[in-house]
Amino acid sequence: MAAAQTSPIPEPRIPLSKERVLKTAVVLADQGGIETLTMRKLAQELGVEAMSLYHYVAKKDDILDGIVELVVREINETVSNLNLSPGLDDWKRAMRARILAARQVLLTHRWAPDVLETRTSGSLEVMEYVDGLLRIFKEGGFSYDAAHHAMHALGSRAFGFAQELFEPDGEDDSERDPTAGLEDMADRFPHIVEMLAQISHNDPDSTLGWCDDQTEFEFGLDLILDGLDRLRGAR
Amino acid sequence: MAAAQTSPIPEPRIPLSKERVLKTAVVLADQGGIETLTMRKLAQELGVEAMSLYHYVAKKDDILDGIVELVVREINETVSNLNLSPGLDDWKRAMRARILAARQVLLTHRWAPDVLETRTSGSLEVMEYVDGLLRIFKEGGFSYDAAHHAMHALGSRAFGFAQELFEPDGEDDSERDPTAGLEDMADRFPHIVEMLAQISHNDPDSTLGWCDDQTEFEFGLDLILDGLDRLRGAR
DNA sequence: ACCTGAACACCGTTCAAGT
DNA sequence: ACCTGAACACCGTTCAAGT
Repeated sequence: MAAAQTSPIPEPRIPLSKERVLKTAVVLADQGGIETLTMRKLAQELGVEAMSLYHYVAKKDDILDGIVELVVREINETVSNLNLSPGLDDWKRAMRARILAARQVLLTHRWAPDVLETRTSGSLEVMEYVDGLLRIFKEGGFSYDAAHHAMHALGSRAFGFAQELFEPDGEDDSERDPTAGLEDMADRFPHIVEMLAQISHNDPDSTLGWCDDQTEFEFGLDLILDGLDRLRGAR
Repeated sequence: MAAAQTSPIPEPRIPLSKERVLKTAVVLADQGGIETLTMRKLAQELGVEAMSLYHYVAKKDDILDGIVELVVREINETVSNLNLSPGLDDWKRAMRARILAARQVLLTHRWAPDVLETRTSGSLEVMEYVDGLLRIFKEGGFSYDAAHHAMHALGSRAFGFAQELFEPDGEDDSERDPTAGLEDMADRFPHIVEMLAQISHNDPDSTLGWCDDQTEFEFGLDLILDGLDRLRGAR
């Protein structure tokens, strides 16, 4: 028993490393959201004191950079398996497939869009992803100048997400009538009330629970891609 | 002198009010960015202790809600002066003018887009703005169903801003060569390097310093509006 | 080289107390 | 009714110290 104290069950003391820190951070953010990712909680999850983390990272911002990098790497690995060789005429299909694949990855890391938006610097993984998009544009017949405008037009949609104006309700839809309390507002917001009355936001599969749903995302994406395709032809 | 102590120079003790708190918060955010807006700093600016604020506001989040509301009200006042009566055929011009006017207001409150995105609830001012957009769509010949899709496609662009993938450099452009250090990356990111080489990001008026510049914003906006106009015709 | 404990300078917020 | 002081429960981070 005393011996057990000095050479006990190995106590799987995996050494800390930047990679282990970052991967744990991703798991934590996936589980509890990015706001629950604190240096103290992260350290605790790793069985260590908060200050130990500063041996692998200079500041918390480095961790945010790092976890975004991990996610974008995951995106890059995913899209590299798509094996698309875009010809002149199906650049749109290739672009669409790439962006929707990126979106699927982001849907497993719901904090990622918000954090990605706060990272000003283009990391290596981000550059690699963008380079792949540019390749599709170029092989699709776009000039680099046109491709540049196109990237701006896509904005965050290039990564598979779009900022919505309203959140997707959050609470149980079952409990809430979308038109509740709007009768009294009918004179102030007649068009909103009328729109809600007509469509009632009732697509049965509109419960992705993220900031936009798949159908609307694809609608906006196709609108932009079609527009770009038309510009390409005009040149 | 002793009298001056008991009934001194009026000491313009403007009473606190929710409106004064919010307006001061906007000024503070305009000056130092949203991250410098703390309850303690805001109270200090008002010549009061931090805890006094909780008589006008239940939590800091209410302040964020409130200052967004003030900004969107400013937008609504601005666009209501546009005096557009969109006909069937220039709905696009009306929409464009409205959105670009909103953008001008947001450019004076650079923190606003980020905060706006975090507000999940559609406030009254936001609803009023959206209702105005829906009116333009409707009078332009869109069904409410089409207008609903259109709003999703616009996303944050409806308010005049778009999330960019990279920040606009930040530092002095004069000190930085956009192609610096990219020669060694030419094999890893050939398309990015080539694109930068060709366009060098050198539009002389691309220094708006916000998350996107005016030309690119309008390009993306027109792309979407043109696409929507085409859909409208197809219906 | 790697990890820690105590401390600092901040947060938002609660609570009981002052006028 | 309005404002305050002290305190609490958190942050990220510095620093000197342990092994």
